[in-house]
Amino acid sequence: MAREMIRQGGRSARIQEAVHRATQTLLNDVGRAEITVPMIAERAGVTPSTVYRRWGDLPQLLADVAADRLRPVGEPDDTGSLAGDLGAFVQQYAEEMASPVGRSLMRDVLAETGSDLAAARCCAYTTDHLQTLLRRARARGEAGFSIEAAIDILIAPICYRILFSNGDPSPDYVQGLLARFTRLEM
Amino acid sequence: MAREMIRQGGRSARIQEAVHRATQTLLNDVGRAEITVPMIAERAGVTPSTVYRRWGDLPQLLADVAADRLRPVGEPDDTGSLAGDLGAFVQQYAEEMASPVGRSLMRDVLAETGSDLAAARCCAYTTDHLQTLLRRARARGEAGFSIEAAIDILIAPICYRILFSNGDPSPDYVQGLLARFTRLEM
DNA sequence: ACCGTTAAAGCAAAGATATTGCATTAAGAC
DNA sequence: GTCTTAATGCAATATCTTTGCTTTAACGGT
Repeated sequence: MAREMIRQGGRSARIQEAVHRATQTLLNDVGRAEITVPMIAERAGVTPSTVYRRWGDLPQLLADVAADRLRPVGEPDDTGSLAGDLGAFVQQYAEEMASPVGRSLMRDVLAETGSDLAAARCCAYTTDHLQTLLRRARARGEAGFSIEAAIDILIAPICYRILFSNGDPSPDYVQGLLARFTRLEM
Repeated sequence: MAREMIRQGGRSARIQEAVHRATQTLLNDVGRAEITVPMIAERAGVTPSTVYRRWGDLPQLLADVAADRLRPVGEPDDTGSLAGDLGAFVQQYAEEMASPVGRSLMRDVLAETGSDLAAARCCAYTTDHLQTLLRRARARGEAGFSIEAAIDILIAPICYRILFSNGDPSPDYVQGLLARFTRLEM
């Protein structure tokens, strides 16, 4: 066996799981600002050096965990029409991202400095969801839409407002985005 | 004198200046990943505890410095027409933000955890610039535009792509955004 | 099922960073 | 000028991070 290889099963996976769980628990219990690597390591039952070697530092670990938590649990709701699906999905997206937890996850994901690119993972989740909606619409015989345009017109403004201007995107505001998207693309 | 008051002149300002300068120098010299508070303190000629007390921690200091650096140096170029002004401004904005330095500054600004809200400052700079363009357009007798819409349609997608999908917004892509904005708002 | 190889984890010491109480300095008000 | 006190300096302490070495346990081959 000449090449390096990455072990995946067994202990390695158990430890990753334990560290992720410990991090999430602590995020709830003590709050993000107070968390430290030794804390997480202790609760996960590993030594700090293991965490440092696998994740590098706290921000990278938080980014990894946050990206995981932003992974959607299931498919977006099926409301029977593309307009309904999009509205439901985008409103829920806005609500989740604007919540304190959502904001925190977003910031953690973006703080990533390494090359793992937690942010890209999150972006992919969103694209996947939109693709699901598009597939459904086509199956129903409805007209499609451009996923790129949906990200530009619907998703990006929501994220920008949450991240930069620190306000909540109100349901009305999101409704306005949806109206604009409909006007442009459908 | 009963109330607390914040000192602004003299030594306090000198130290803030020195720390900011030291941070920027080090960002250029050794790179963001290697910077530490003691390093900055030494180069600024202050003790680390001063930095910790004033800024809290490294991320907050970096956010403060980054927000400062994102402050525009002057007014946006005047090309003689609103379409030209907007095009020039947005293209330049995209280019600056997509550069390695721009990305880094953006991330630092967003990492802010405290209540100073460096991100909001940056957002305000952008709004100010757009307001300048709007004022000029009106002075010329041109039709105006909605600043909110400009942020949603032009600025937000650029930021989203830089932050999340890690690609450069190409000039063509930005041109597309501008075309969409024109179609919608003008 | 056992053995050899080696990636990954544990351990512990050394190094670096962060925090804090107390002394000192210098802005601002009078 | 003098008083008050916010802000800094200093230094000891606590905490976190890094690193060399040892030990454990996946994985492949037999």
